[in-house]
Amino acid sequence: MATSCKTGSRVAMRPLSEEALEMIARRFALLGEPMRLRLLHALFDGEKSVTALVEASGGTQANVSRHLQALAEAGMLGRRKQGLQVFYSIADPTLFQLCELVCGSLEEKLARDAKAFARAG
Amino acid sequence: MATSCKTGSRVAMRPLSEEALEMIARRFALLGEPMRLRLLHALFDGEKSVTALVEASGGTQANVSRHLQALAEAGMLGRRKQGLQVFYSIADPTLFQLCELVCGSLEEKLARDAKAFARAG
DNA sequence: GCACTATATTACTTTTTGCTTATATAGTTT
DNA sequence: AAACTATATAAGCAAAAAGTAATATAGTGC
Repeated sequence: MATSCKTGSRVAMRPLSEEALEMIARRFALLGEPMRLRLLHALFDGEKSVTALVEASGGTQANVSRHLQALAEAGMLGRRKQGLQVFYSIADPTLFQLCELVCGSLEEKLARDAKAFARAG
Repeated sequence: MATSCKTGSRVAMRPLSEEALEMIARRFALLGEPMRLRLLHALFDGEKSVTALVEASGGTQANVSRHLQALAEAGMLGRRKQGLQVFYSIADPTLFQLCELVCGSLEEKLARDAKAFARAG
C-alpha cells in the first residue's frame, strides 16, 4: 500500500507536469459520469458479468460495454473472461476511498446548505 | 471531521439514489478538467486573487473566472472579496486527500505498466 | 458447420462543455 | 462624475463525449 491517507501533501507541493495533470484529470473525468459511477457502484459488492451490469445499470449493452472498457483501460477494473461471459471487478481499491471522500464532503456541504437555508428562511 | 479514511465502505452498500449519483458525478467531473485542476493546484499553497490565478494557469481571464465560479459553487473553493480583488481559496480539505489518492494510484498503475513493458520487451 | 449467446466494435446523432470575444458590473482614484 | 482596474457575464463556436442502432467477433452446443 503506497497510498497513505495522511494529509501531508506530496501533491500540493509538486510542480505537476502538464502530462501528469492530464492523466489525473482523465482519471477524475472517468468518475464524472453517472453511468460509469452506477457501474462502479454495482461492482462494489463483487465482480459481475456484462449482462448483469447491463441489467443493474439500466443501460444498453453497447454503451455499458464501452464504459467498462474505458474503466478497465484506466486500470480501475479488472477483466476476467470465462467462456462466453466477461466478468468485471474493481481492480483499484482506492476507488472505495475516493467515493467515501466525495460522498462525505458532499454530505457536509448539503448539511451546511440546509443549515444556511434554515437561517435564511 | 466527519470523513474518515477507513475503507469500511458505507457507500459501497448504500443504494445511492439517482440524484445522489449525479451530484457525486458532478463533483468528480469538476475535477476532471486540466484547467480546473491547474487552478486547484495553484491554490494548494494558499489563497490567490483571480489575476494571480490567471497568470499561474496561463488561461484567459474570462475562462479562469468561470472555472473558479464553478468550483466555488460546488463548495470546493471559498471566495473573499477585498476591494477590487477577489481571493479564492481551497474550502474543501478533502481535495488534498482526493488528489493524493488519485496521484498514488496513478503512480502505481504507471509502475505496473512499466514493469509489464519491461517483461514484454 | 450451423444456430445461438455474450460481448465488442463501428458509424452516426445528439448533448455537453470548454474556450473566445465582447460587454457588463463593481469598486477605486482623482 | 470620469477614468481606470479587477472580476463577472453573455453569446457563439468548436471540440469532446455519451448514447443508439446495426454489425462483427468469439465462444458454446447441437
